[in-house]
Amino acid sequence: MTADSTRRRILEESLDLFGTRGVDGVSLDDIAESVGVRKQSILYWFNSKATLVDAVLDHAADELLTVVEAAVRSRGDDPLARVDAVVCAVFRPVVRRPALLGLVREVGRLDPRHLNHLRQRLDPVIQACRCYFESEMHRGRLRRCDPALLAGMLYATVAGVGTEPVVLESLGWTADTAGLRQLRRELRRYVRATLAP
Amino acid sequence: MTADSTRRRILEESLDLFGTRGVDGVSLDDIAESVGVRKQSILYWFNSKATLVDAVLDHAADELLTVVEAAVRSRGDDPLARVDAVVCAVFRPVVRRPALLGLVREVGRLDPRHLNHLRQRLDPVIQACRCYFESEMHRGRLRRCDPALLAGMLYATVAGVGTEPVVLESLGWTADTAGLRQLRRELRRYVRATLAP
DNA sequence: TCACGTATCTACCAAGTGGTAGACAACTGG
DNA sequence: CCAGTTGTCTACCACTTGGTAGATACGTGA
Repeated sequence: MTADSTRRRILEESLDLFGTRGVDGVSLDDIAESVGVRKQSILYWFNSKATLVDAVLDHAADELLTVVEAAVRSRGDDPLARVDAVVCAVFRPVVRRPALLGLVREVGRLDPRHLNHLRQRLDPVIQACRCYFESEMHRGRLRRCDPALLAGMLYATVAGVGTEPVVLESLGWTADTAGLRQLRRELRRYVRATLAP
Repeated sequence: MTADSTRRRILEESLDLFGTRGVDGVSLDDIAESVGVRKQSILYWFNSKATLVDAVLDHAADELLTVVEAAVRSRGDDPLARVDAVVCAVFRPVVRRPALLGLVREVGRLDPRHLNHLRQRLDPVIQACRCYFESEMHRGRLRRCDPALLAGMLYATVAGVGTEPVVLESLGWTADTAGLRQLRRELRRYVRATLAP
């Protein structure tokens, strides 16, 4: 069916556009043009812009959660290695598609309704992460500090690096293959330095 | 004169509104209403929205640079103490006014023209910071890594913490006085862990 | 007093916004 | 072959957007 594929294409394009230019900066006509369809077809699949935003948020959350959960499960016992695995796993999709985290970041300025929607979605992961940090701190395998805030600062670092290539470029960084490899290496070392007890 | 004060009030309100809701999410009418004036008065002082955005960016850069430069000069020799001083100095204005860094962050999705404008403005500070990091790494007083990327990641962390209280609140953090104090303490420790050789 | 510059206003406008109503194919199962 | 569903379309609409034109009030120096 071409039908469902249209829906998916709308979601994909919306994610990219919302994430890079902001929800308010993108009109339904813009999305329609990217998809190669008319605005009214978008309103057929999602009966309002707000609905579309919700769906796109879910879509983004799916993509991120899948990657993160896989990475968490894949590694063994050491917390530093585990976080490192998550950083690596997240790095590729995030830098290749700044819109992904860019959209999550957008959420802070949207209706509280959208916010709660996403929050509910991410909450289990957040809580699990927090508990995990806490127990590992007790075992002395992570630097002792507030686990929730540590998670927040890690998120801020990774999200910032992923969503603001513009800033890095101002620092003389280049977005080519070598640059990306270097960025990932430095990010991993940075995070490790942050966590080591 | 009420005149110049109107101009300044437009700048202040615009900074807050742009920074929190995004440039595209704020209309001239919105700003006008906040200031208590008509839209045409805004267009009298700034002859287009783009001009206003430029002026607001300058305004924000001024505010940040002043604080940062003062902090850099105030401290003595140790690089960790120096960065710590900058973090502390920036912390108050940034969390009390998320719009400040929020606007800087906005810049990535605006016209390249605006971007270059701001870039030119911040470049000297960026370069100085980079050189400083480099020399201190040579002297073994900072963890050895790429100085530019280190600066980028520090920026990402601090900007993220300052501009995304929403995320921190999802982690159970509260924005009261005690919460702010705790956040600052954790942020300082985080940054220190990042820099220590 | 009067011409002039300054700061603000009301009254518009063209373009773009999200959204509705309904026509038109294209495909289904009976 | 036909009735009904599904997906897309054209044609609108009410409202908001950034911006223009011009009137009004208020000094202020000659």
